[in-house]
Amino acid sequence: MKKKVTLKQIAKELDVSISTVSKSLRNSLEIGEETRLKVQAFAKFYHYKPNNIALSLKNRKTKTIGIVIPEIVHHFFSTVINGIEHIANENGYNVIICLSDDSFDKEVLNMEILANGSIDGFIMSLSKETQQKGDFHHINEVINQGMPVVMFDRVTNDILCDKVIINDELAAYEAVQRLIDKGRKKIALVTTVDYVSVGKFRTDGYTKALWDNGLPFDENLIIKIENVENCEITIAQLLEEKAFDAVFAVNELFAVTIIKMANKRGIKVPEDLAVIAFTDGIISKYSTPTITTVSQNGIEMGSVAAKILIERLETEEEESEGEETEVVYKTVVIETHLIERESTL
Amino acid sequence: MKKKVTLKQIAKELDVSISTVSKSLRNSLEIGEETRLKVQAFAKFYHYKPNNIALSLKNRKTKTIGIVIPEIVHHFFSTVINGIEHIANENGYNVIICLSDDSFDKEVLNMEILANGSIDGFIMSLSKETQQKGDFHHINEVINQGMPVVMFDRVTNDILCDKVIINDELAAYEAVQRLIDKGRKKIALVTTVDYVSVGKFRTDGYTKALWDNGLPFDENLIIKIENVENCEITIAQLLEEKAFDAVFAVNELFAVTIIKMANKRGIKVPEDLAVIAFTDGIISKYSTPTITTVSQNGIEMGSVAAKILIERLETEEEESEGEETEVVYKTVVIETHLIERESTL
DNA sequence: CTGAAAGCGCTTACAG
DNA sequence: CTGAAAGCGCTTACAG
Repeated sequence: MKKKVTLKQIAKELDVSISTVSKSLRNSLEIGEETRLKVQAFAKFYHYKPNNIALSLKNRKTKTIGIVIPEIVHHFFSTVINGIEHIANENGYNVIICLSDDSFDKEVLNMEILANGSIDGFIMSLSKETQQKGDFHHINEVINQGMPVVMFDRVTNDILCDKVIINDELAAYEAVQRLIDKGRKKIALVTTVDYVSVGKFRTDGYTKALWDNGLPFDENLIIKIENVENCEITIAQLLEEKAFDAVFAVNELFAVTIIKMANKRGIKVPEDLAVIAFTDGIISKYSTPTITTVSQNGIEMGSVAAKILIERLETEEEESEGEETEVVYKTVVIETHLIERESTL
Repeated sequence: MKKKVTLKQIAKELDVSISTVSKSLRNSLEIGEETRLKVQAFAKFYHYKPNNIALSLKNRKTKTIGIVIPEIVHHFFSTVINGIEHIANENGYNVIICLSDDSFDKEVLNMEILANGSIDGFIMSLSKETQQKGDFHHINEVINQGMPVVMFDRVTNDILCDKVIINDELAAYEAVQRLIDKGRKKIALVTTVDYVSVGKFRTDGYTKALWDNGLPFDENLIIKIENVENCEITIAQLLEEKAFDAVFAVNELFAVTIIKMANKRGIKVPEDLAVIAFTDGIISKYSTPTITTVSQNGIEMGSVAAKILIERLETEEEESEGEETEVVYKTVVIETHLIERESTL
């Protein structure tokens, strides 16, 4: 049970000053070779490692990135974290993760805590509740303090900062277009409630595709689901009452549920009903039939977000803090593409 | 762009000493009411929040937990993190997550970095490579420094510390017993290579169940898969050559692959082939047919691990550091149970 | 009732 | 070549 050794202890043992120890370990030429080597040998022997917290305080930077996301048990967010984590590590950063559980209050609280010195910058995706409320003061506060924020996926125009997104509308448009190209005429949409920004954009893409192809827009073919748990009833209604030959679902959970329920009713996928889902997760690959999806490259989104943030953190220090240069934020749009599987063959 | 305000600045503005400001904000009765209120009002107005890093340095504790796991894009690990995160937050702790990518070197590196003051204790699950090498010096080092470690799921007997596990052998035994109870006689096992501890225990349970029921042990019915990517060939061989009426898979990815491949060959699940998988993940719920699984309550494992760690951290401070009381570690076994679905009906 | 001092563990500009 | 001092932002035992 030997506690970690400190500079002070080494200095005492070796009967030199703390400064000398510090400089020796940083290989400063200021220190005579003999002392330097002696200190280094001693430090090595005792496994000396500088205390990160002390360094953080001294340097005014923590070399850690704060991630605030709605959920972690969600394939898409896991992949994003994966992407962030790898780029972060490569650059000597650690990541500290907080979950908002899609709650506004938790999001605010988490960000306040992390902003008090624990991290150098944020990568975040808005909670549902935050999007619904449209209250982003906590994010602005953080930014005003001079802490960079990169938002991904669920972003908002009300905040000026770097963003990494996909073109949800376009991706949805292309998915629906694909269904149309395959001869489908009556395409249903299974989406979320409107305040989730990405849900809304995807709905827009759907509508636009129908319009551009001169297909009638039938409100009855659109269902908006609040939470996944009780989506079955709504979907059952759709299947019972409405005649349609294709469905575009804004996530794979909706899609797989539809497929399973359709199968039970003797509706064959893809013959009677073609299905395309948003989010290329794990379910689509293993469902029967496998599901055609819009890939939403989470790893890529995470990597890009991390790169942007780190870039900002590292250039920030070079700029003299005096001149308030106008910051130019960028929005990177990650490419999506359709992964064709059995549900649309 | 108003940077965060510090005690020093407040002191200067109000023309009092830093000590006075600090005490006022902590509501110390030492300070006269007038000054106290004045300071508090001022601090509130400027949104003063103490700097976490400074507090960490001062208190010699960071109130953050380090999590080191093999992977994050993996439903089981996500749920564990979820469990940890919630308990941590409830108790005022943050979590910092590092991925080992199943690499020994990354695991060692991550732990070394975190151990240098960034966290108060570890929750971890061993990487495959670490288990294979059997080299745990990095974990012992951390423990010797006086930093508590709680291991979960992939643990080792070679390290003395708190552990949260399931009884892999028993759970596997019960799963196989269930298959036998349903009249299955020739049960195949699809497992991982032996050095993954949980894989080994599950294999042991399988063997024992056969033995106890007087069923012949047929080595040809056991396949060990190194990595998921190329499991199809091995599984194909099994399906082609061997006659069997049930299969126990040590994870749901293996199980769903088998089901899909069996279907293609006209083998009906569950009629011709009953399937039970370990790990109750997302795939099992949405596969067709849905898969009977051994639930492995990740949230619960995470919660318990976090509670144990926090308990240790909080009692630690009470004990005077002088007396080296013998530490008694505990191993908590989380209950598992079978979730019956369509693959064994 | 208020403040100067020491200290958490480190770095670095400045003296000597 | 070596070390005392100041400082990162905070707390607290001790003087006054």
